[in-house]
Amino acid sequence: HKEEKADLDPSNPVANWIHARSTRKKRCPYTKYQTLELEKEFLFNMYLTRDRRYEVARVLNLTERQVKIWFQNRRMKMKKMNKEKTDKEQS
Amino acid sequence: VMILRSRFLDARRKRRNFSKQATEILNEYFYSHLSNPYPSEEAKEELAKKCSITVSQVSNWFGNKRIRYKKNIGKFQEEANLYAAKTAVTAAH
DNA sequence: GAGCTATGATTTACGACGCT
DNA sequence: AAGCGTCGTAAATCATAGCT
Repeated sequence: HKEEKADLDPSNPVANWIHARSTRKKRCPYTKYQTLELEKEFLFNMYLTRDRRYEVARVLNLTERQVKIWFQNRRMKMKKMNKEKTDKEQS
Repeated sequence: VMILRSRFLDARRKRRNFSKQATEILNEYFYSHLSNPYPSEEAKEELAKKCSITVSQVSNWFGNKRIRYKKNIGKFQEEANLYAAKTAVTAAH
């Protein structure tokens, strides 16, 4: 029943904002080589098969989860770039 | 050639700071919604229009602002007071 | 102009929620 | 009903703008 004073302090607006979970892995930038290989794979196919994901992860020394998420993020990036391009095509 | 290529690809990182008026508008929204500074998609579009920037840029601005404000509230105290006073004046006509 | 910080953009990593 | 999809975001990092 003991309340967390910091989270209830009305003078601290940050208290109500979304918090990252403490278990979150720290972001670690990928090497030039890793990124280049991932981009090559993405050029070949935007969506990974399970086998492909396993291979890419093994070769680049990343986890399958990291590769999966990289592709998800990469697709979002492509979507954003396409949107910017089509938005520009108005006059 | 590689250098020129990489420079071309990094050219999207060329930027200019937003205009003073745009920053004013964004800060006004941020500090008047300090308990929940997450504009909806519609609000972002309106802000983008008023600031003459893109919706993505509005999202970037709020993302940066939230994390930097949270990281050092003290540093932004003066700014917060300024905009609080400004919106108080606006509300009082 | 070098060094510094402010600032806008991009990159990892996830939670929430959807679809199959 | 597990598993991968998108969407919005946090947090770290990058690259440069623009002061001092």
